[in-house]
This record gives sequence, structure tokens and C-alpha cells, in this order.
Amino acid sequence: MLVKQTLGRVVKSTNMPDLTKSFSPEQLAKAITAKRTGMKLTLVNVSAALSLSKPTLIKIEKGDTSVKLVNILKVMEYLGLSFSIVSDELTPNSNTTGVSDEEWY
Amino acid sequence: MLVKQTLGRVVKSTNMPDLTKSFSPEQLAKAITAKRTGMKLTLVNVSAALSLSKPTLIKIEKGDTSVKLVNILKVMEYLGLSFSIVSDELTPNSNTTGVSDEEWY
DNA sequence: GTCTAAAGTTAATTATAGTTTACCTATGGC
DNA sequence: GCCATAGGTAAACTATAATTAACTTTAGAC
Repeated sequence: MLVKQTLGRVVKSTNMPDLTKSFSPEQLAKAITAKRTGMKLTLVNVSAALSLSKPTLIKIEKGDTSVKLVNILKVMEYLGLSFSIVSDELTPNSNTTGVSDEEWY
Repeated sequence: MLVKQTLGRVVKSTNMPDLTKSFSPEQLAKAITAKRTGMKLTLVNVSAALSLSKPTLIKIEKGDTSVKLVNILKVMEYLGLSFSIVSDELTPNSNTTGVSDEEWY
């Protein structure tokens, strides 16, 4: 997708995926790429900032799941992305007491 | 935490963490353990079902982030847990057109 | 107390993620 | 056309995650 910018220069859209859709590694990869490019950062920028190699960053942005969680989390935190955990089925228990009612899952 | 059950037997609570709190590896670990125990599954059950070794499962349930994403996702899917991706700052763009407005981040 | 089952640890080995360096495309500006 | 920059790939090497097997510990049932 092409988008017109301030000075008439044409660049690719950041193309952020729809984050309301259910999670997939591809969605995560797209969100990371979209955030990074939206912030005008290059792979080398991020690589240097996080001491992570470029090939690893590319694996992450390609949706390769054979990457250590810690490396994905580093990139996400740097870009201002985060996870939230969602438990299927009923009432995940907000757990103010520290105790679960059992069978909530 | 101790909880009284149907027949007066006392067991540990599943102790599901508060999923509305911001993500952390520890929260994920606790959610996985809570879900697994809530479903009355042992580590060996899960290990056998997913062809994943017990030491790896224990690392996951201890919040060790030096684990491959794919292995964490396997466990989560098996237990009925998932991620959603959260982008900080304004209006993550639901992107019905496939095009982002730029500067949404 | 014994017995059992599950959680957790340890050590040795294997598999593979990650790094480094170099190279190869695009693509845009000149 | 050339040049610079960013994305992407490949090969060799290093670091370390994952597996296997055996063992220890814990906790409940009896």
C-alpha cells in the first residue's frame, strides 16, 4: 500500500495489523514491523540499541517462532508493544483475594 | 493459598493471576500453571501430549524467558490461553482498509 | 510410619538459536 | 548512469536451549 507523506514523497504504509483479531505469530511480526517503520527505525537502529543481531530481528519480523521469548520481548518493549494474556472460556477471575474459585477455566 | 473443595479435601488454589494487570513473564508463568492445575493436568500429561520435555515445561512455569516462543505457544494453545498484542499510545488503527493513517503510533 | 504420584533437579549429550562477516538485492536521490 | 541506505541472505562458528535419564523432594492418602 502506498501513502502520500508531507513532502509528496511516497512510502509504504506502516500497515499495522488489526490487533482485535486473534493472535498469531504473523500478526505479531507485522505489528513489530509496522511499529518499527512507523517510528522510522531501521533494523540496524534496533539491532544496535538492543545488542541483537540483524538476522535475529529479521527472523522475528518474519514470524519465525523458533526465537527465544526474551528477544521478542526486548524488541516489543523497545517499540512500545506488549502482550496481554487471554484465557478462553468463562470468567478468568480478577482474583482480588489471591484465591480462585476453582473451575473458572 | 488453601481452598476447601467439594468433599472437604484441601488443595492448593489454582491461583490464576490478574490478567488485567500489565504483562510480565511471571504473570504468564503463573497463568500457565494455574490453567494446567485447574484442568487437573500434570507436567507429564502436558509433556506427553505436546512432546515437550518436563525440564522445558518447568522452565516455562518458572517464567524463564530463555525458551523458544514456539514452545510457549504450544503450551498456551493446549491449555486454552492466548496472547493479544497491545500497542501503547493512541489509536492502534483497526485497519479495515489495510492502510494505516501513519503516525498512529 | 509407608507408599505413591507429582514436582523439581542434575549431568551429559544433542540440537539448534544466535552471532559475525560478508555479500546481494532493491530503491531513492543525485 | 552512480552512490548511499535499508532489507534480506548465506556460511562458519559459538553459545546455549532442549532432551534424556536418573535421582531427590514434597505432599497427600493410607
